[in-house]
Amino acid sequence: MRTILIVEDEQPIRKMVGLALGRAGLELSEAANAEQAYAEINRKRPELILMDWMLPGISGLELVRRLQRDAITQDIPVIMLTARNEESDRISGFQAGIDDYISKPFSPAELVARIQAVLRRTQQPPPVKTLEFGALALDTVSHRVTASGEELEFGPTEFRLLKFFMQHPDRVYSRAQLLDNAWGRTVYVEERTVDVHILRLRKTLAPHGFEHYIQTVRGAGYRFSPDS
Amino acid sequence: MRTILIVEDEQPIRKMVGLALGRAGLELSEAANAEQAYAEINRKRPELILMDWMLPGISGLELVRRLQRDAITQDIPVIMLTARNEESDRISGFQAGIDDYISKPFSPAELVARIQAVLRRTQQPPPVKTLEFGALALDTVSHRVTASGEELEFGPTEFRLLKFFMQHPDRVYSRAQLLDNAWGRTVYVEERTVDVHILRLRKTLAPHGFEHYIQTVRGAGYRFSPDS
DNA sequence: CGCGGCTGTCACGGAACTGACACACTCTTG
DNA sequence: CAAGAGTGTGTCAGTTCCGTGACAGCCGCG
Repeated sequence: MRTILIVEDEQPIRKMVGLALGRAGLELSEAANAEQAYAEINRKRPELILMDWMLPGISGLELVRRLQRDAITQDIPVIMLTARNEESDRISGFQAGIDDYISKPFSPAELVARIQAVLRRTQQPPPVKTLEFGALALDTVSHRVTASGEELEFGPTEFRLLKFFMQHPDRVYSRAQLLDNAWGRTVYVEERTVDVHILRLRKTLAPHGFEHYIQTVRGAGYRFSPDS
Repeated sequence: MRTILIVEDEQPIRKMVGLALGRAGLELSEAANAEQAYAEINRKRPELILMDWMLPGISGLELVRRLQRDAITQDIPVIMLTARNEESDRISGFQAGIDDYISKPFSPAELVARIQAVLRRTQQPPPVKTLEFGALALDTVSHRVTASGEELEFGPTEFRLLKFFMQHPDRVYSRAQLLDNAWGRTVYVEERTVDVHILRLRKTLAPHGFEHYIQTVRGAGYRFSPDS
């Protein structure tokens, strides 16, 4: 069954949403704050998150930004729930990468319709999401990396690492940050392991002239930058 | 022309709705009670039903429940018309499976907008009858798969799996997604079962040179892609 | 009731991937 | 230039992941 996570501090709203989703054949997972949200995400792997704008502690918007930074969670679509209808809020929400936006109060039907619309859009025939830098292209949908059309082979970890780099070009990341984002924050592995995977990436990229795309910043970490 | 059925005992309202729909290029079919509603459904096969809450005899809500039980009518979307805005009514309506809800009085423009919104999200694009990739062709109507004219034999599950793949080429699907889409969300089977069916698909496809059409993406799932 | 097709599960073995380590090399600092 | 910190690289064992054959349950059919 498809699981939807709601992050919302008001229990009555969670209950109402639970009823509406149940009728549509969707399971609801509930969290009242950011900490519970992380726990539920790990436990249930929800396919979509309903995020309240106002939360005690870390705000919903800030939580969305953090989820977007993490490779494990960034592919989960988010619908924002908000009491206010201010244009400025909408904009910062969309900038943070949310997929839709519902202002309270909303009807159960609207909620379900929007959820299903977002699910359709994000998992069935979504626009091909391709990251391109020069002749190097990474397609997140087909899990393919091509150099001038020729396919390059990567292992799962290398793929996640390269994907993360291509999503955040021109920025230096420490080994710890790369572990957080391409490995997930749960596991502990040696920081030097990152070096090894960087090496493997470079090895595969080198024959196609992308050798210098991943640069070492001594004492700081690594940077993906096709322009230097 | 698209036909909308209104089930409503007050003639003036039917007339007003008929005018509004006419301007929007929609045909109106009218029924004043449950019996007439069944007759009109059989005669006109409406694409959507506007159902008044209060009807003489069988109530609108009860009628919706009965329509939902019947395989012929359960796919027709329903919009409820109701005089009062009571939350309890809304909930039992949504539980019965209605798609939207309009409280009287409503403006013709709102009515048309909601009808079109419901039609948009319930009406799927006409399904493609034959899926073809090179010499491999799958006919969804006759349930046949041919390779250069020669027929290939598949079991029901394998057929659904192959059909899903051919409907969504060049995309990686996890075992869970494949189970959702080719098995349905209700049953629980082991994820590894997918592997076995992939194997069986490949076995049947291999003698005709389509061996590589289904690719393993380690750590992610499988991909149907005739081009690599 | 026996038969054959279809399906889901399991166990086994092999292949691919990963993380760790050792050592070589480079750069910085004083 | 020497020392030490930081990084590149080859290698390898453990682990995970996947392909595959075997098999038992189910169901429709004669």
